[in-house]
Amino acid sequence: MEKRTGSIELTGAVECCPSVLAAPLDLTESAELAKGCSALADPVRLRVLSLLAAAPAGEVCVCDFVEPLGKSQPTISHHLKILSETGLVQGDRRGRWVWYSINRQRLAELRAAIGT
Amino acid sequence: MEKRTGSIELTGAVECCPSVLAAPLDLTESAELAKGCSALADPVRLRVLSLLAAAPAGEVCVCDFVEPLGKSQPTISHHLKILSETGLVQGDRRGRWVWYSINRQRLAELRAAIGT
DNA sequence: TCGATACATTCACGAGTGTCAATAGGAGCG
DNA sequence: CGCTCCTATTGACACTCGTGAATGTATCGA
Repeated sequence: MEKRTGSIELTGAVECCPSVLAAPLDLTESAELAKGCSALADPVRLRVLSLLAAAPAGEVCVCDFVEPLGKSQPTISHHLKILSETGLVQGDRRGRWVWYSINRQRLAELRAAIGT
Repeated sequence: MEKRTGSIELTGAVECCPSVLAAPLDLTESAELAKGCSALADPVRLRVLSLLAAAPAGEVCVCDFVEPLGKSQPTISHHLKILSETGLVQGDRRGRWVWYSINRQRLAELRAAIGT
């Protein structure tokens, strides 16, 4: 069958990050974006983000996730680590507690990569 | 099997989908959104979407995915089914071929749910 | 009707993921 | 120091997921 040789003209602004809708993603781009989406592909992690976004001070202590989410403390730590490694949240240790906050810019980057 | 429901007719632009940043997600909302993100959490599926978005006619035949993606035909069908069940793509059979197209509105809904 | 083509489904396997009990690491307090 | 509290890590388990060979289904041409 014929191969499509048509090149896509996107003589527009150069995006900061590759978008699904902009041009065909190569192996590296798709793998990276998939990793970002994987971080969002879990109910617990999504609720963690929404709790962080709704927190008055913009941050939530780890122990304050356990009861609302109904998961064990190690499980919460596990999810926070994944979100942290993806850059979606960051933790700040203050004494015995660790306060996590959301990284809205990183979230916006992911959102832009999906559609822009 | 069609999953697009629209069972609840919402007159007006009432909150089409809950956003992570709007209010704390409940169990149902987070599970549903996580499912949507899971559909995007794979390099092959992301490349399928980007190929569809870049296609001149807006649609791509199944057989035309196999070579550019470097995956077997059953694997491509598998991913297309997942994308289809999530409403992100739709297939149209014409003779022996099935042409898939992207559902940009569904993708926009997912994007909006991630960040408003 | 028969064979060829295009796509979907089944099946099995290896890899990855979410979960929690147990444990380790760190920080404050007596 | 010894103790307690909070968080992170480890280990083990069940479960899901991506993959392709083999097979089934559907359509078209001869």
